[in-house]
Amino acid sequence: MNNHHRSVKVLRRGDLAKLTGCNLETIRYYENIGVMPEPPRTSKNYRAYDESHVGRLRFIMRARELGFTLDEVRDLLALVDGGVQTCGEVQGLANSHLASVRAKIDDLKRIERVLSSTVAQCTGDDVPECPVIDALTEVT
Amino acid sequence: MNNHHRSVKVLRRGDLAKLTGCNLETIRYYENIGVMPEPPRTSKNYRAYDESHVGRLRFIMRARELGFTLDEVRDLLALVDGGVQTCGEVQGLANSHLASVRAKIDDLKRIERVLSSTVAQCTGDDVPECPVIDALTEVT
DNA sequence: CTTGAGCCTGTACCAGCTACAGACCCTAGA
DNA sequence: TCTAGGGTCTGTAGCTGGTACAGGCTCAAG
Repeated sequence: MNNHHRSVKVLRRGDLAKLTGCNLETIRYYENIGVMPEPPRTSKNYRAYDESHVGRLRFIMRARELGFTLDEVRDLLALVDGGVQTCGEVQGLANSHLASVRAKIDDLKRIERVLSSTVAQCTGDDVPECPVIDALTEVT
Repeated sequence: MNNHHRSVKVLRRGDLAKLTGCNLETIRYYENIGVMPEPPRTSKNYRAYDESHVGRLRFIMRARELGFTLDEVRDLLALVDGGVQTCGEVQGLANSHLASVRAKIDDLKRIERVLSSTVAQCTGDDVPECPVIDALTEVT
């Protein structure tokens, strides 16, 4: 029992993965592309993480869940790391992301409309005539 | 004027691209992955397309516009090429695709809800406190 | 002392393209 | 006739956001 100083405990990559639910390899990937910092290493070259890395990774994962691209995540982190980020700046990033999310929803809704109205015309029978195929082969 | 027989005219890759609006390189890509057939070649090894290739490529592009993956496109083409496809089979593919489109819409709508309600709480001011950052750093 | 688990690195793979290098080929203009 | 410019050919690399695996260390338990 050599870590009687509570603060000495380090986390290895697998620990970080388990704590956050992140895939093991993804952690290394995030380090490679520069959204996770390079952690200190043990004498045996193992990555030595601490609580701050847990927070960082959770931040990244939440942002990803909200559909932010890794580029956008980088921007958010740059603001946070700068220490002087303002609500206005963050709001700007979030709003432009929101716009692209809405654009994607609109695209998919358009697809959904076309597709569902076409499929609705299908007889579903064992016949070769099919409104879906007709729509795809249309000689407009 | 040696193609007085109207049917002799062939299309080169660039012609096909222009006629369909497809990117030049994408045509070759579609051939490589087997959704476009390998066309005959001229004596100088140029791809020689005809009207049937235009139809095929348009079919693929329409299916892609409707969000079908290239794997799904392959399935659709296999049915069509089989010559004996039935409306029921096509309907099956279209319906399962429709389900995945709807799932994506739901995902994005969930993201949109969270994001817009969070951003709505922003003051947008020059202050460091920001509800978006709070949501991302939450210590739940 | 061995065996298994964990970690390290680099690399390849997925979709769905896009783009570029380095060879050819062909046509129009000077 | 020469040349400049387009087109085409091939293979290959790049993009995003990961995932996975090989081959080599290290470490702890049995």
